[in-house]
Amino acid sequence: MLGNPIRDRRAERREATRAEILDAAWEMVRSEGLAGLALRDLARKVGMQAPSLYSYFDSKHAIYDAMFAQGARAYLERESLIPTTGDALTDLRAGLRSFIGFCTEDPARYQLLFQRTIPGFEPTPETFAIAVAGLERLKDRLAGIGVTDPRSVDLLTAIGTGITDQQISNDPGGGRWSRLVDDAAEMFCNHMNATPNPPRRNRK
Amino acid sequence: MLGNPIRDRRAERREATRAEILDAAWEMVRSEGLAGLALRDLARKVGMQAPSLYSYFDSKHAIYDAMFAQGARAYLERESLIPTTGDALTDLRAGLRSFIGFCTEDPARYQLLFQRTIPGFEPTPETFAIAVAGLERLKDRLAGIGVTDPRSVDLLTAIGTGITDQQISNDPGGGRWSRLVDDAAEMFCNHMNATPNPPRRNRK
DNA sequence: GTCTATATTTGGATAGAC
DNA sequence: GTCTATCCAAATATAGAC
Repeated sequence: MLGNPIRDRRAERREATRAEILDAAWEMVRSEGLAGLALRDLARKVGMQAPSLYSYFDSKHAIYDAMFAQGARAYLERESLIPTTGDALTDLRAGLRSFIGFCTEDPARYQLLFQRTIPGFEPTPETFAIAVAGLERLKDRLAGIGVTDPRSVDLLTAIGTGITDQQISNDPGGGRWSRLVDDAAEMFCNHMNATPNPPRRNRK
Repeated sequence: MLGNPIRDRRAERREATRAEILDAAWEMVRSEGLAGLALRDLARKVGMQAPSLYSYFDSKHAIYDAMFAQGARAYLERESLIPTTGDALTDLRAGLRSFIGFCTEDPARYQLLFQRTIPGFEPTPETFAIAVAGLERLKDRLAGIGVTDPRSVDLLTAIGTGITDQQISNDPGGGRWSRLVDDAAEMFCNHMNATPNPPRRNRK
């Protein structure tokens, strides 16, 4: 396989420029906050005038959408890199650690993917599907460890986002909450073992 | 005590108008989102033109600040209403329930108080002190139950905000996560009992 | 204290020449 | 595809009359 004899160089260049714009946009939201993304400044950053951006994206929301897709793909990839051993505690730890690491290493991305903070923005269905696939994979992984009760899944996601949230908003760049990851995994694991799968009512 | 013989009716009226403005502002942020507060609309809502607001507040941030103060006072009050029995599990449940209820019953207030989402806004020191007092009271209450290890306190706040966050952003108005409150309290309580106070290193 | 009028800024988006 | 020029809208804030 030698590649197509005729490459669409124009499309390639266009794609490269789109990527460059998105990279610059990520830089901006990381330093200015998600809402602080201004097309003028973004254009300047890649050596253009603002209207030129419209050759590459239909609107500002289209840029957010493309960023969302990149973020969701990154999550999907990260999720599939999590090692599994079959031991519940070990795997829970690894999973939580991965999730919290992914979120705290780029708070702007976390905000874009997991919180609803941009006024009129919602990802397109195609883009959102990527995120759904990521959560699906998470659920599968949990099921492999024996976490099948939806309530337990919900509790675990709450723990993950809770640590993440506190870390980001009260100790940005630090590790005060991230460090609790192993404790949290252990706590959740014990809880799981104490309350077997089909959730019983009236347990005291 | 018959009250001051000379009341400052002018100051009273002014204070009443300020309160009216703040009430209207709360209504707006609840329906439009925190960032959606527009002075024009706010003024209309209380039967004024926008510039007239400046007779009552120096700036938009001053309005946010006053709202923050109200929210923090409400939290403080709520915190002191939490019944304590001395039984750790019972009291943890009540506390978590109260916190999550407080947050989910008014997501805009939660966003204002506990997340940093308004671009340039930070509460003034005097206002922030109210919030600090609330958290101080929370810490005292936990200490009364035996939760003194700072890591445990952090873990517990993470659980509380995690449930809150998931509830607000993924099931607004519902109870999918709020309902996990008792489970969470039990889980945390067991964890606490399993790991006595001075946190041991190298526990497996 | 409230109004009208206006300044100022900012940002997204479009038209049309080149 | 990129630019200049421009439009339009929204929003905070100020000046000054009444």
